[in-house]
Amino acid sequence: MTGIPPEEAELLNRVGLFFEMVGAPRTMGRIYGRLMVCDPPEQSLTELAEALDMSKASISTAVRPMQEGGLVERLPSSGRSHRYRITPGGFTQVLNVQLARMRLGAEAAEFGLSVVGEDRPEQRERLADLRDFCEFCATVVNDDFLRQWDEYRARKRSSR
Amino acid sequence: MTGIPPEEAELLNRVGLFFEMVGAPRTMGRIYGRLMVCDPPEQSLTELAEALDMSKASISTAVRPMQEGGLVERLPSSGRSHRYRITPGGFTQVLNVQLARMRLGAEAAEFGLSVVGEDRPEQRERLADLRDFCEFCATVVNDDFLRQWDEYRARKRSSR
DNA sequence: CGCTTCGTTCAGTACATTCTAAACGTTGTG
DNA sequence: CACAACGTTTAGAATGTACTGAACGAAGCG
Repeated sequence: MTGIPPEEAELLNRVGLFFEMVGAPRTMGRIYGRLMVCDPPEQSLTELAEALDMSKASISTAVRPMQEGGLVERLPSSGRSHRYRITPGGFTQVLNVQLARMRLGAEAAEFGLSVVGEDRPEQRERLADLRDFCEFCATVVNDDFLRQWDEYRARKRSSR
Repeated sequence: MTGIPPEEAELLNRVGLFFEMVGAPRTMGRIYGRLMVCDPPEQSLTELAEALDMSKASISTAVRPMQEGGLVERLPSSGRSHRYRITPGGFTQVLNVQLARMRLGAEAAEFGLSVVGEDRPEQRERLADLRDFCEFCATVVNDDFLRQWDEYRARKRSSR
């Protein structure tokens, strides 16, 4: 803890809570929060560990999924230290992860339809409803939603 | 466990896993799976507990959030037993809950913007990005997405 | 009015997750 | 070539969550 002002501490905790609410570890949120406000925007693992007053192990294990998920990116660096920074507009990757989970629901419902006989239309109706919803999320969102987000973002950015 | 066939057991486990992946307890998924395929579609707490081979306590505690979230509904019943069934098309409620979480992210970013001075445009850029994304999810989705889902669902249902 | 049935609540337990500390491998550096 | 710095991995501890069993309150039924 190298003198993080209390306002930044609150920001980190808020982003951490947000990450927790969407199913990610709190540490990821704290890292992401730190990377949003730090200067310079690129930070090494030990810098993050020191700033967040956490062990390097926690940072190391938390950063890898974030990198694989496209939330942060590792910059080519000369020395032995890794430099991480936020991937601009990397939230879209988060959406993709969330939507991939929807396929599980679609598959479950599909399995149910393969098991429940044709002579039980009510049950099939409910299963089909679940399948349709999950498919809708996984496909339509992937097509339309991400495009709308890009437009929305571009509009916002141009008005700043 | 009153003779649930293995196919239904697998269905319950699949739906349970799906619920887990989106942040809900597995028990909720098992209950939802059971309510999709059971006959009659209305079930009491003790019936569910017996069918799922779980304690009534688990069912009781799991059902209340589902009811409050609009995923299942309680029917008016004459006797002392509560009758639960799936709310037709109740998934939209799930979306609303997920989107409510996005407001946390928007608020966190907004707080960050109120703290980071105007003299740090890079940091403000990153914070604004998070805010815009969360707001986009919370608003645009609520407007367009739910409408599209209704249309998608109606189309699917008419083609069955 | 006892008795039974149904659902709820509470205390305790089992489980999974997340963090830390310490040991390790690797890579620059004097 | 010894040393130091950085990141990774593993084992262990702490925390939080989910489930069960038992006690309880309420509501029909004899």
